[in-house]
Amino acid sequence: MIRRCDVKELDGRSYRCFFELTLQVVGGKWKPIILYHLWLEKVLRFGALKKTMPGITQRMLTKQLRELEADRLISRVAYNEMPPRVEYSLTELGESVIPIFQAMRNWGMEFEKSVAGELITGEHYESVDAVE
Amino acid sequence: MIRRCDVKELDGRSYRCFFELTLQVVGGKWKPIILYHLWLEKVLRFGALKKTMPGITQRMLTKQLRELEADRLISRVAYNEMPPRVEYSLTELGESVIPIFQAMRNWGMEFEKSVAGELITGEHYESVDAVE
DNA sequence: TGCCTTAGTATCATACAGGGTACTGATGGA
DNA sequence: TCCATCAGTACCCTGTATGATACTAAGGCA
Repeated sequence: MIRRCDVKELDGRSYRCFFELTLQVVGGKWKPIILYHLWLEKVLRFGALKKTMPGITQRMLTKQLRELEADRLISRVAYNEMPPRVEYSLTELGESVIPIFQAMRNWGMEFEKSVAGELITGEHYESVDAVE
Repeated sequence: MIRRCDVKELDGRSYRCFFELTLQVVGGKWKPIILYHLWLEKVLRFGALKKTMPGITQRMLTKQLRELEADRLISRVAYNEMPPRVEYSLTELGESVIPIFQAMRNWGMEFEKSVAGELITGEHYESVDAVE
């Protein structure tokens, strides 16, 4: 029996399975890192978040934060001060995704180990080939 | 205390954390679907795999399969016949990633539910706003 | 002779995620 | 008077992932 993946549309988003939906919401280059740091520190200001992620630009950080906020994974509290102060933290929904990150992190660790083992084996075979 | 993400290099791949490594190996538009179908059906030929994924091109399917094979998540058995026959199946490493997919799938389902609820609420507020 | 099959390659085209740089506003301090 | 602060926006650019299309090999069959 062959199962097909059909396309769903919801709230301007389209996806063929829940896995893909999850990736759209919490995947990408920066979102997991943002969520993970917010989980570690509970509350972070925009500038502090930026410091934890060397390489991200203000433009990208703003964009990712806006999307996470729109999906209600994080909450944004702006204090009407000058200079501005804005604090970000995880919502309950945001916290619920952390165990998945940890599972993926663990899998990545095991994968790295197995690749490291493979590389050593590869070198062995290489030297054997070189002898022939 | 602020924690930083440093970049690692392994086997021509670069990543800042194990989560990112995992995404590089099993993320993307097609790889999860390929792995999931292989898990359901145990063994699939190239053509059968293609039929389960309407929308994928041969070029993309080949590319994804090659990468998954290089990372040893799937195994490829080619029979020397004409027309050709090639069978794909999950390796042990490939099977080990399935529980993560299921966790992401469940999270996606819950997220969809909560968004659907939000949409209904949104409509409610909209009509209230319209009255004012 | 010509057409069907399968599992691909090769070539060219495109969309979108992500990135670089400059600019803003209101205030406190030198 | 000038500069620093913070949390952004506006505008433009690039690279990679992905896609469309055409082509191949070797045999069976009409």
